[in-house]
This record gives sequence, structure tokens and C-alpha cells, in this order.
Amino acid sequence: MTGNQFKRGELYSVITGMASIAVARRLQKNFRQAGLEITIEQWSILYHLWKEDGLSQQELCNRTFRDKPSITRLLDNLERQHLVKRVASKEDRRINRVFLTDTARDLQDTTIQLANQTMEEALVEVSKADIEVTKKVLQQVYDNLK
Amino acid sequence: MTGNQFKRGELYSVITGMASIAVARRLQKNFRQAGLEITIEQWSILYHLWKEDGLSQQELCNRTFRDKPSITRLLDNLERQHLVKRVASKEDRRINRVFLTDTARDLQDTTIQLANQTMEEALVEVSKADIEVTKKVLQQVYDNLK
DNA sequence: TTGAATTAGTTGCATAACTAACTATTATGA
DNA sequence: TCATAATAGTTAGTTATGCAACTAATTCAA
Repeated sequence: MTGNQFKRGELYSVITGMASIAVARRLQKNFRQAGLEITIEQWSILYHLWKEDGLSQQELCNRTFRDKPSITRLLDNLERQHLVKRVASKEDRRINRVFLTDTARDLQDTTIQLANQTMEEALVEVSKADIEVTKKVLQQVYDNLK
Repeated sequence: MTGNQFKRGELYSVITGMASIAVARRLQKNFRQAGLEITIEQWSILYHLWKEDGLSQQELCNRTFRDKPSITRLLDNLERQHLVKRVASKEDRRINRVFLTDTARDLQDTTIQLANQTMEEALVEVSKADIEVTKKVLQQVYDNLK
């Protein structure tokens, strides 16, 4: 019974642990080797701002799947590095809109290229069809649990 | 071009982020609701010790894919909660062997059952075949990057 | 209209991660 | 043998996460 008991635990460890941590580390390493002093968490914030600048902190929470304190502190660090600027909204003074600086805009092409390269390294020997299945499964997992 | 530029970034965010974080959070929540005061990181250590008790810290590093300082501190906390005990090896005094306490052994069945339940929640509406493909892809990703 | 509920964001506390630098022990090779 | 290298583990400093409790602004309903 114990053998069986561990079987799905193995699946758990596959889904949560190794692959995503490995990708994150490799991306961080690729950033570092390119001389970029930016964490992947910070990058994920910039990533969403490149797609749509001026998001509120709450919107960043939703899109990056983090809680509000995490966003607050990531933005504190990004502001200290002059990569974003918080601007209080005129219409609703509870809201901060977050804007990219020129420095941050300059990082877009390089870092996205590095992310693409990292994914290529990660997906060597994986077929397009299998990638599609994996994306679908992970999306379903997320939807099941969110 | 920018549309294309973001395309593989999307895959990155799918693979690294949402699904694995969602699974981890749900498992943590299920532990908490069962009254278990244990983090999923601590649980992952116990998990490997249930499979093989008395591992060295270095072995735990290899099996949990963490670095040495992380293991040191996880074990500090686990020892403080009387869940494991470090025993210096007689043969090689550099090595600590890590052993489960009875308290930790009592947690095995309950927590593995909760992990299985969590995976069932995560995998609703996902076919067995797609799960197999996903496991294979994530394993390949890990092998590509490790 | 005003008082309670909701929403946006921050702060405090605990756990965990990575890097780099450190100590102690063991292995090696000249 | 004895100095050097390699290995196991710890410590220090920074970043990030989760939860709970908090402030300030806005919404809503009696």
C-alpha cells in the first residue's frame, strides 16, 4: 500500500517542484551572465507592464498571481532601482498606477530575448504537440485551484 | 514583431508560475485546514525521509533540488518542532544523518493522503493520457536544465 | 447623509530562497 | 608526511512569499 501511497506524491513533486524551479534558475542565470541585475520576480512585473503600462497594484496582483504585500515590496525594490514609478490616481486616490521608466523600457528586448532562449534550452527534445498538451494541462490545473 | 516577441514568454509564465504555485498553495491550505502546522517545504523533507530515513544533508539537497543553506535552515526549523534529529556520522564526522522522530512518522499517512487529495483537486477534468504527457515534458525540461 | 462595508495599499512577523564566505573534516598527491 | 584540494555543513546578507492586522479612501444603504 505504501508504494501506491507514494505514487501520486511523485506526480505532485513533478508538477510543483523540479521543472519550474529549474526554468526559473536558468533564466536567472542567463540574466546574470548578460550582466542584468534583476530578479525574475522583478522581471515578471516589468513583463506585464511592457504589455500594458500604468496598471494598478491590484491589477498586478491579479496578473502575476501574487498577494498585495508581495507586489508592494517588489515595487519598493523596483522603484529603488529606478525601473518603475508609482503615480497616485487622480480619480481614485486609493489607487497607485505603476509606470515604467525609460531604463525599464530599454530592458524589454534583451530580457525577452533571454527568456525565449531559456525556453528553447528548456524545451529541447520536446515536440510541439506535447508542449501544447502541457500548456493545456497546466492551465486546467490552475483553473481547478484558483 | 512585439506580438511574436511575447509568445514564448507566455509559455514561460505557464510553465514556471501559475500551476505550480497554485498546487503548492492549495496543499498548504489543505494542511492548515487539517490543523497541521507544517510548511510544504518542511513536508518535502519529511517526504524523502519517509522513503529513506537517515539521509545525509547533502543527499537531501540532491533529492529536493535545494542548496545546502536551505536544507540547513529547514532542518533547524524541523528540529525545533521535534520532527527530525541530526546525528553526526561516526565514519565521517563531516556528515550529519537526519532521522525522523515518532511525531514525524505519525504525520506520514495523513499528509500523503492530503497530497493525493490535492492532486485530485488539481487534476479534475484532465485525462490520464494528458497527465502522462505532462509528466514526461516536465521531466524532460528538468533534465535539459539541470 | 452618515455610518458600515468594501477596496487599495502598507507594515510587521515568520519562513524560505540564493550567493558568497566561512569552519571543520577527509582525501590527494608530491 | 604534509600541504593542498575537495567535501559537508553553517553563517551572513538580500530578496521574496504568506498571513494578519492596519490606514486611508470610496461605496452603499438605512
